[in-house]
Amino acid sequence: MVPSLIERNAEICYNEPQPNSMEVVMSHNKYDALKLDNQLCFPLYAASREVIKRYRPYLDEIDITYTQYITMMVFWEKKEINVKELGKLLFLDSGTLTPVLKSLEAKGYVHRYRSKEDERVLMVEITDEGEALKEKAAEIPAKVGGCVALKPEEAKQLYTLLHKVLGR
Amino acid sequence: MVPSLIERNAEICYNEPQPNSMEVVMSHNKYDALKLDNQLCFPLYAASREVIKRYRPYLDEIDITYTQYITMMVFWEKKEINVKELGKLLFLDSGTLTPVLKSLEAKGYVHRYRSKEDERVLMVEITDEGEALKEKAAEIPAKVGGCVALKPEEAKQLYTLLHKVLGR
DNA sequence: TATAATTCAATTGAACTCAATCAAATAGAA
DNA sequence: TTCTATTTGATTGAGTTCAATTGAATTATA
Repeated sequence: MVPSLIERNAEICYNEPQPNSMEVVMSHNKYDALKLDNQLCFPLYAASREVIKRYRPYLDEIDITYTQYITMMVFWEKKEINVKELGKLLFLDSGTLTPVLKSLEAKGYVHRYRSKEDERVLMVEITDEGEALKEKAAEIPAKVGGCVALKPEEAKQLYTLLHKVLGR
Repeated sequence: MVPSLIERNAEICYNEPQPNSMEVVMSHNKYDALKLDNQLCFPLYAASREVIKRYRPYLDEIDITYTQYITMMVFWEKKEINVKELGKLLFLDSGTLTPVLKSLEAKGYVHRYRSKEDERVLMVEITDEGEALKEKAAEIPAKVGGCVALKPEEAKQLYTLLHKVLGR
């Protein structure tokens, strides 16, 4: 049984490639790295969608999507932020955020306006209705938490590793 | 400094909730679990998109998308599969796969046809052009691997945790 | 003060994602 | 056989997602 490429650092490795990694890879089938089971990105992608799917029934109850939910999370902490800064926090660009923010504005949860100091900057602030939504959303994390089969220390490990991938 | 909710198992926990988790949560602000920094799903979602983004320049060279790439991975291993089974492997449903497979067929990499035994079943098989593409794709995992800042043992940990989330 | 470079959000276009629904085919029960 | 339930993929509609482009506004520079 050949050790999987993941163990041998094929897809994900130091920014500085390991000295011997290439030889090791070469000693096996050159297509091993293309096997779905040896991917790290694929389970990342699949797990992300699976977990988001578990939010849907609860988010449906308050009639927002997952993207709208994490956007509101920012406003529940910050009250006011511009689109660029919001994009940095959420790793999303304006092409994604513009329709999300317009939708949240249509629902009455945020208010969009141009900055007086720099009219290129679009400011977004939470409304009273947006603040009120926080109350309804407060139970969601606990409800979703019960559906994911990770022990607390595993969850913490995963959290740390993901932040490392995100360069934090 | 209050320990983060992640450490206290707020969002992600055993399927059987921990006996004392609720009290612990109650002893802090009830909105803590709504902070972006205390989310596990969010960095999962963000990291997934960030890593897929790193594939794009290499996938652009062979003119396929990430979804098409992981779909081809299945065919490089299996030669032939029906849509339902393919969906199980990729955690994707027919609404996503139908256009992906049509696009791959238009590029000449797969061939779609109805099963003789059961005409409801759509079979998809790889073509010679599809097999040839494997050659060009073979270098991609190593190229992308150099861009992710994880040590080999961390990558292995992450791999294991993600498969646990996926219920594998 | 002009002019150029930069910054910022919006828009556009292509592709993905999934819930819900539909239609066709099959399997199973009466 | 006839009726019903199930299986299967396709379709539809709403909402992302992002690269690339556009246009407005600001800042830096000559």
